[in-house]
Amino acid sequence: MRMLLVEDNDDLAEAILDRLRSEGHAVDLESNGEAANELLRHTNFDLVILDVNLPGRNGLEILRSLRSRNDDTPVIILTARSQIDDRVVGLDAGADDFMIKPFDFRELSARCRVLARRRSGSASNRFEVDGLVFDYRAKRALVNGRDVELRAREVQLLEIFIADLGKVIGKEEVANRLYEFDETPSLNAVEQTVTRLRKKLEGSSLNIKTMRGLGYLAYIDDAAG
Amino acid sequence: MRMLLVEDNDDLAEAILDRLRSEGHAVDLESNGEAANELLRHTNFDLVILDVNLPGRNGLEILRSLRSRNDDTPVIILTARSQIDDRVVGLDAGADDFMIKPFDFRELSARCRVLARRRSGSASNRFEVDGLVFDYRAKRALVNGRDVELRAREVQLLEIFIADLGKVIGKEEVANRLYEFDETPSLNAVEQTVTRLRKKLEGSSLNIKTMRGLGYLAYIDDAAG
DNA sequence: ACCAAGCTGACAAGAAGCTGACAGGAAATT
DNA sequence: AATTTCCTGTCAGCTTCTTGTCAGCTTGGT
Repeated sequence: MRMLLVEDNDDLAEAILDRLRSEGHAVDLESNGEAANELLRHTNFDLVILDVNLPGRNGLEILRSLRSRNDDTPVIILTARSQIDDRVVGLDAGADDFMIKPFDFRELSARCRVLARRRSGSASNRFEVDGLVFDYRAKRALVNGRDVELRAREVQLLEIFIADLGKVIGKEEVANRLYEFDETPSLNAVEQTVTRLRKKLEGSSLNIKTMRGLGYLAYIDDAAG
Repeated sequence: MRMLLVEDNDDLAEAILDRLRSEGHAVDLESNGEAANELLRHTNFDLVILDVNLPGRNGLEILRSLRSRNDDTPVIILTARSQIDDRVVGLDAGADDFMIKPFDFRELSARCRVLARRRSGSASNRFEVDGLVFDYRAKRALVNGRDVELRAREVQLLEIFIADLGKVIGKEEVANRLYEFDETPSLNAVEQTVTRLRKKLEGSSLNIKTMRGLGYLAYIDDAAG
């Protein structure tokens, strides 16, 4: 998942980054509120983690601004204060979830998973179709009952395809969701990863079709299996 | 909203019921785990609030059972214990949210609103007329039920025509919308693409008429189809 | 009938995509 | 810290496919 962390406390930011990146997410960091607001105006993320107290612009303002643009990217709010009023205000401003500092990173991970899942329309912890079971939590795939070892990149890619099943995703967009800002590999890297993932999913009903000039389309092939 | 509250502590249940009902929700109460599980098997709710510690059957089991039936009704878990592990387990069991007793009812309300908001979304992603279905997401066209493979250029062109249905579009303008600045193919390229698209849409009620000297006019031909 | 505008079959350039081999570097192990 | 292993992005060569061009033909308006 491509995420944005907006947090001005360097130590905390560092710790969260480490954690999320180690779980295979592409996470960008922005410490200034105003800058974050601009960034969100021009870039799509799958999830935003937003501190309330920020230099430049208040986190809740950023959130409201986002929602007023009809952007429904999931947002988790972080706050140091534990007043319930603040929580309620945050949730009503359009936050999807809330965490009070200090918090446990495992819980943050879990909440990220929940939001990611909900986004892809599934409430369950696993994605299951004919010939393929994918466990989001364990990041493990069973293809026709066989345990298939997926590399980190392949897991990310599979999650992208599952989240946007039945939708054409441009190669550029895949790259955006796969890589952080400072990484800028060639689009050929995406092709390689697709090739590798395809090989591993061979025999399952999840098909990744190339739409020349448009991108890739993942779909369930009812015929196969 | 139609809600189910599963809670065996009568006092707490009463308080929550009061609160939610006062906000205009239709809330049912069930205090036994086994009974709640059965109820959920046969009845649809918009939201379920589920205590973990229950007589009859554990809340997490109920949740897992629900999810294993591919039921993605939003679920908020209530628990007295505050161990982070429990929260993580709950979220990964498929809960959408989590509240630790004792909690403030205003916050519960806010979280219900968030989940309700989530639910209502999703617009129509297809263009549908007699003899033609075009899926914007998958960029797939069905002409009289038959799957027609459109090339990238044809997809672009079709999207242009659909967007400006019933309006004459100059060939120049089509070219402008089809090509980037540095590409400057002859207008004959547009004609070719129109020809190819026309052939593929043959039999549908979407008609692309040539207006000599003016451009093209796409419209729905009620007679045909 | 004439001429401009448009259509379309054939074709070829080159764009887009695939994949085997490789290497730089990260991560794990000692 | 050194060593090994493993991951993944790059490169290059190759294949496949798309689409713009061309040329000749058709159509329609005056």
